[in-house]
Amino acid sequence: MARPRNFDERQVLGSVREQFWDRGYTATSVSDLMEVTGLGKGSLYGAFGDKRQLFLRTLDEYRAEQFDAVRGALEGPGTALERLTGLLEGVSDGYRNDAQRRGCLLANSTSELHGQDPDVVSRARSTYQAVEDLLVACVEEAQRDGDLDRGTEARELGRLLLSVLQGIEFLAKTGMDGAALKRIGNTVLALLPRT
Amino acid sequence: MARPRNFDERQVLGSVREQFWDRGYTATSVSDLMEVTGLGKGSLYGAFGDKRQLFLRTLDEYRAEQFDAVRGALEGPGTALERLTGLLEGVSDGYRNDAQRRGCLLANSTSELHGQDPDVVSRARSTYQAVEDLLVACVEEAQRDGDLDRGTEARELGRLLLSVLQGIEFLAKTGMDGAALKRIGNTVLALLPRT
DNA sequence: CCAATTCTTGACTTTACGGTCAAGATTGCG
DNA sequence: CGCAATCTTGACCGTAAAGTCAAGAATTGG
Repeated sequence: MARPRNFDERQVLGSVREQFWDRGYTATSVSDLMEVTGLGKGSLYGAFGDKRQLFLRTLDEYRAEQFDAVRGALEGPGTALERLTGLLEGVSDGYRNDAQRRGCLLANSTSELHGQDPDVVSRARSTYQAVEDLLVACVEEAQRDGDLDRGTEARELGRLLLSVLQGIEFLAKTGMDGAALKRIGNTVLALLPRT
Repeated sequence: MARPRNFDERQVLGSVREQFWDRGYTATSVSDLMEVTGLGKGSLYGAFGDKRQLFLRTLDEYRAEQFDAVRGALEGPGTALERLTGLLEGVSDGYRNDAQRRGCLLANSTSELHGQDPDVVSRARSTYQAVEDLLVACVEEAQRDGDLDRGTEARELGRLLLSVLQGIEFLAKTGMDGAALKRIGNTVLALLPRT
């Protein structure tokens, strides 16, 4: 018994995400968000709160999706080593094939806001910690499989892989050649200590 | 035969750099720059042009300094492998020991502006390309020294090291534990293929 | 059909932004 | 000294920012 909403929330959040992804948080104005969603100011504020709340919601959905994608890749079929290979290739393919080279929304947001918004930093920290843990678990499994040597701690290898993933993400934004980006992933994988 | 400037240009540029480093480009206002430099608006515009010009100048000085520091580390005394080790340690120490975890000004600027300012991207690209080339040259030297195996292309190893450096820079901004950051550098070094 | 409830619209307020400029201050040179 | 040249100061301008809110529109239950 009330007027129903005139928009699809998921669709609106999708447009908002694209806008923040393209421009970053600070450079995105509420007018931009109105334009891109087709919503009036009052609807936007009424449904999602202010600009920062909307941004954080967008960011939370994004990082949840990204985390799920990583988990899917690392807990999927195939041997642990194959899954690590698949993840590295998938991630670098994603970044290098994006014509705009926008990188990762969470990484961009962290770089932009780490000095101003502790809530963004804590979200970044917990997300990357979780990804690290997935990587470590997969390395451990590859070690148990006898594909990787146990001489180097799984934790250290997992962190190195995380670091390389983030390095690739960044270098993609600098416009590094796509083939070179891909080979970076191949190179770490080739250097992982085999049995 | 004219009124002399009332400020030290280098000092002003230093304050401006700190401000852009703390807040980023968009979130820094001209008022912030006035406050932090002590200059009036007219002086700022008269001496350095508009906000963007001032930013680009700041950025150019920064990346020149950073490049020189890398070159110094990679062309200094010691064996090539020792110099690579020193660079990795120096960089990760720099990032992890910064209480504010501000990361690298050039990397922050690239992440913030890559979708909006091609001039920033091209500056980033050329700087990282130059650093990559230094790394590759040092790897080649270590291979000639017989410290590193020739089985993996120096170019690939150099790019991997660049990627790890940028990964460490980023993870420092996420608040990753300092000891963990340091070990990432140690781990890549340990995995480089020895003879 | 009416009432209660929620949503939409867009005008409005306040503040801050980047940038310009005229007026006055400070210098060296002649 | 006084004039030309440069620098400083701060008022000013137009624009755009984030956020509020009152008035009207759409819906369902009674």
